[in-house]
Amino acid sequence: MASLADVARLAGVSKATASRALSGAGEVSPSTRERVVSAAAELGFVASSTAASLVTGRTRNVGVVSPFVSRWYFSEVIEGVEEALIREGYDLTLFRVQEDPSRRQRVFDYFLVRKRVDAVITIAVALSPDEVAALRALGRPVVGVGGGIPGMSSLQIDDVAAARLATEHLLSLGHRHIVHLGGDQTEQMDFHIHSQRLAGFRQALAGAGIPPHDDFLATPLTIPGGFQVALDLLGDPRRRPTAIFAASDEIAIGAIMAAGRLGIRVPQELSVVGIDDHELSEMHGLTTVRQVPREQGELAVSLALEAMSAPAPETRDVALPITLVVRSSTAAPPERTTLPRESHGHVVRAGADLPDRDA
Amino acid sequence: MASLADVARLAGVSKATASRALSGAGEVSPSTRERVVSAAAELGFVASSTAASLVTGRTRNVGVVSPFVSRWYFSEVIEGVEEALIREGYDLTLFRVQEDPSRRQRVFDYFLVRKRVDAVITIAVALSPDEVAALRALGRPVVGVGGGIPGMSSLQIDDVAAARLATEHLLSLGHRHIVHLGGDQTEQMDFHIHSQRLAGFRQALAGAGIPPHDDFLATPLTIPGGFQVALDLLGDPRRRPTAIFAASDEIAIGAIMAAGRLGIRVPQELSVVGIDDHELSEMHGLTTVRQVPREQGELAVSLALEAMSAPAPETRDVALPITLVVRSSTAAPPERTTLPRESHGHVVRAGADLPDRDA
DNA sequence: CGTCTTTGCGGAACCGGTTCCGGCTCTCAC
DNA sequence: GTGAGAGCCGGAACCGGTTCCGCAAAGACG
Repeated sequence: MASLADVARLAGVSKATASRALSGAGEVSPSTRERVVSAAAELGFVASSTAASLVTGRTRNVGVVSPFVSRWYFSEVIEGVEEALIREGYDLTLFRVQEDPSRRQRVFDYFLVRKRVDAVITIAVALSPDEVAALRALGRPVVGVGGGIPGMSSLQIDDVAAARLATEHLLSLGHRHIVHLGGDQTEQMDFHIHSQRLAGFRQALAGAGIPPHDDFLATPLTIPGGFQVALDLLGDPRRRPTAIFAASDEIAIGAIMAAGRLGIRVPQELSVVGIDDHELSEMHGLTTVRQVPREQGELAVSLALEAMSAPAPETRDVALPITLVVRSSTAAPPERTTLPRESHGHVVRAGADLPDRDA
Repeated sequence: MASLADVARLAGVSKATASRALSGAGEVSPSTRERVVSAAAELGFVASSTAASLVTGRTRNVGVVSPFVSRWYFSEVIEGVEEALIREGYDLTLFRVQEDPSRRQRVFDYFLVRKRVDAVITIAVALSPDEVAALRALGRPVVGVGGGIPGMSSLQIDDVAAARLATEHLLSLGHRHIVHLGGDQTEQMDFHIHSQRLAGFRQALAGAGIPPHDDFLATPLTIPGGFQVALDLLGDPRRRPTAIFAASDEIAIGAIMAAGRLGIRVPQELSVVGIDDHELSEMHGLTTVRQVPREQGELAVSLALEAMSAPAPETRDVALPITLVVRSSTAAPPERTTLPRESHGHVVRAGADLPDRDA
């Protein structure tokens, strides 16, 4: 393994000059730079980042803290972060934190502290006060995507607004009996997301003059989770709503599949709307509120890098844009249930028996 | 930030003794060890891994090279690797390699080389000879999961056997017209996987005396990919097989959804079998050949760590167990198509019009 | 032509640990 | 009583870069 000293010797200069020539910092004449560069190439020299980090204090490495890597939102953010980091010449060290408290503590008290990271990006992770304190104690930029950390930069959609947007879409179609399938504290994520989406949902209902009722079911944020809960809900005709607002597309897709299993037609008999614009949503024709986690990841890197070079530590809270994407999973409710209290009996609107949406 | 020198001073010993006391290596009397340890605790001392790496040459960090992080197989392996690594006190640095050749080169020539990793784990990634050479040049253990690297340790299922197992299941049910939906070179993965699964499929057909025919369709390894290709295939009654063998569960699930969209009943009119046991497979009732990528990741870490401490570099090739999981997506073919060449016309077996499998 | 400034470069300190080597003390055996 | 050996510890070199400081040569200017 060639070291800088070897390069310097071959080029006939000092280590100091060789370092300057290769890093581009400091004054070096073009001719000697050329000599050093070709010497480095000849020896296959690659600077030891370890040695560089030791003296500069910068590691060119950022830590990513996420509760999952396999779920859509998280893996998309991670891919975006990775993309942006490698472009900037940074490495990405992945820390998965789960419920297990001893493992969590290891991550926060041990791994992150070892001066190995220049910044930390957290992905929708619920942090205890101790963990927040540990993160602050690092003295490095921290940016939270999809769920912020008190007093640090964050980057997220307005979850209240997103939920309201989705719900208002259903309301504008005429739905009055809507159930929200969302996450709760048992999920290994920042629970603010769940409570804010629920709050937005209820705000929209209240705005439409719909009195509060039994309208929320805690649901695992996965397709099978949504499937199971929806199967239960939809299987009972008395509880069955005309529309479901799911807190994530995964839940929504599960609900669509449950409807299919039960022979309930979407959107004729049931409308479903989600949040995310998951990669499977288009195939399922799911109406949803789009966010682009991959871009969130890239943006998080920009924020982190910016904070690293900023003189004074300043935090920023960026609200990401959202858009409603209307597909074929939402439509006006069937007439018989539009005004359930008037009991139209089994009046079925003509033409409601159209072939499936693939037609 | 407290340094080792601060700890030593507080404990009234030399740096050398402090280091020995904290690392546990070397002779230190119990009483001084106690003094050093409590001094370290008092100062909140955490050893700089950067400094330690510089002198020892070990980083306690392993690199993971993967073409994707969002796809099921890959993210599961990554989670398994992360789990095992953190348990052993190692960090995980993630490198995503994609098609973009310049980015790939950066990863191999620059990032991995900077003496930052003690070992490398690659996940089903297709490597060029140059890239393999770069990896060998690291002089560190490399283990390939789901697709090996010539001359390095590997860890994978027997893809030929898995494909044969799946195909033979269909054959044993009486299927004679089976199409394979699989990946090809355009996928950003080790193409050996694709060609071996195809080979296993064809071996099984040949073993059953079925002459080679037009039986393979290149398919993106995703649910929407399988959906699209299957929609094409199944939409044409003359091409429609009685069974599909998909190279991955994602493709298989897409095919099941395509069948649903076309009103083709599974398994009565179409059997589908995949490989993986994806997290959605149970919900879809998919018959599949199970592999457990999370365990593969953990095992890869064991292999890598073992190779690191081994005196002589030795490579091992571990074949992982597979099991056929029979669910409700496979059944005997409908009679009318069992012997298509005899042209039974539109003979439909009585009772073939059963309600859906949810019944 | 002398002085002042700029440019280019080398020496050396330094980052924060680990580890080799050697010295001191104490014990034990002969 | 003395020599050997073990246990414990300190000094110092070292890993491989970066950067401060200062010197020398070259160019700018009156």
